Amino acid sequence: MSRFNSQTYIPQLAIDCVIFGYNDKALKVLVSKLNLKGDIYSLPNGFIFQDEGIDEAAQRILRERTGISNIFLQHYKNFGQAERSNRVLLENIIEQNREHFTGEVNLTQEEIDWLTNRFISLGYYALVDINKVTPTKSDLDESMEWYSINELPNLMMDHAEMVKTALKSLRLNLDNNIIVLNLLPETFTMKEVQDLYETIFEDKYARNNFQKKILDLNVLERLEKKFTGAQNKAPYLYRFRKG
Amino acid sequence: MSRFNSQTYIPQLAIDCVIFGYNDKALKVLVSKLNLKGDIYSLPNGFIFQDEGIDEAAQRILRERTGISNIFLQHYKNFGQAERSNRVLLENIIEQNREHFTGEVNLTQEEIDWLTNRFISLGYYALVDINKVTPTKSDLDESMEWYSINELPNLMMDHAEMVKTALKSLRLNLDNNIIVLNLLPETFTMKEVQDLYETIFEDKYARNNFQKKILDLNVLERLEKKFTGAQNKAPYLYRFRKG
DNA sequence: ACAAAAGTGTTGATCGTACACCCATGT
DNA sequence: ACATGGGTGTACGATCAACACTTTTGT
Repeated sequence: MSRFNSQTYIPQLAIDCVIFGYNDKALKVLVSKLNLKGDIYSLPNGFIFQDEGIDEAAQRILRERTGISNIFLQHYKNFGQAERSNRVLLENIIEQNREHFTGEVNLTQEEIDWLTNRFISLGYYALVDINKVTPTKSDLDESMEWYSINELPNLMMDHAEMVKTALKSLRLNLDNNIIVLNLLPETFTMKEVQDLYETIFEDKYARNNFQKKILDLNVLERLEKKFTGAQNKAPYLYRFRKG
Repeated sequence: MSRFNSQTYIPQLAIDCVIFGYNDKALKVLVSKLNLKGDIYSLPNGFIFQDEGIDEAAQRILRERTGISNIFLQHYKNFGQAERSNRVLLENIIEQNREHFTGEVNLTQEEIDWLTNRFISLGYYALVDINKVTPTKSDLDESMEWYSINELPNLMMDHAEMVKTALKSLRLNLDNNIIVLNLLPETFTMKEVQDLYETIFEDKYARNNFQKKILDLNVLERLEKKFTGAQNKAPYLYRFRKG
């Protein structure tokens, strides 16, 4: 079965996803280490089937890598400079992995040509509840793991720039939305929301004013208190209001 | 010379441009009428050369159609539903224009196949000083003209939606920027700026507060007065501050 | 009783809007 | 002088940040 060709996929067009998660007061990004010599790290990506919409393709790629559906997803930028190609990178990799490609991975020369062409990439970012995700390798991946955004490995091609740009775009979007709650579990305390904002913006906010601002958005409903065993007043739990 | 093929252009990928201009207190969009039977109207568009960046391609397309360079240009959305294709439209057109295609336009069957494939379109909008533009037809156009945004003809495919979305995106961008001054000539009065804003947002603003708001942005410099011959105080001219 | 952290209230500054007034221009 | 429209200043109200205070929890 030939996987990479223009009958199956739209040629020269890729989707690269910056998948944001959050725990331990750190913003995380899902990154794969390719199943190749040379420590190649990449954002989760894929191609668009000929009979598939671009947003659907992004959702499918995310589903394949995280196991969850209906993910919050946002296109933020296209990456399409003329020089943007895997060719040099992949030619080096192929040199070092010749037996691997023709053996286990089993790529034909046609497929290699297809893959090393110039590509234009549609940049999406996604926000997920990290606890619901099961990071899932493709057969080209050696690993698929969360990395703190401040401790990312060296990413291939322009993927580091993609993470940067996606974060900027996320911050802009947050000014008027509360999409960021997609990063939290079903229920959460106000302090958790605040920690999340402070992590994303790398800033500190006044506790009382922050609470007021968020509650004034009228999107949260207050549930029972959460008794943590700590010797202080028990915080309320909140969740997204449905309708 | 075969024009439309995958050696020259990136296949299945197009750029559609919403080119905004402004005069007579109306927002205008540049639209072409295709040189075909059936009154087909289209946004200016084009394809991306294999050795050309996407933003450069958009600039080139704009230059070809307007005669000016260094245009303010903004990508605002991709259009990539699975069903997005010229096929049905073009097959009808070809039926009605068979002799035209094989004659004057001289498209080969390969080119027709290439053009009727499913396409993903990168949506850009541009802001131009309408006085500097020389609308320029390609050989596929019968005309290339400005239409008031409220009096657009029926546009082909999803081009009407593109105009709508581009306008929304323009409004959002204006909240924090003054890019809209790209629509005005070199020098202008405060009233002209206000008229422009009111046209774009379809709203009215208080004269004095509007002036204060714009001047507080610290991007304009005041020039001499403009004596119009009207029996009232002469307004100042302004222009973008350089540095 | 006390420490720690959550919840609420109050004040002061800042910003946008509404109103009022003055100024220049040509008939 | 006067009508017309441009420019500027002031006052009010809403919004946001800083400070203070009260409440709850477990030791």
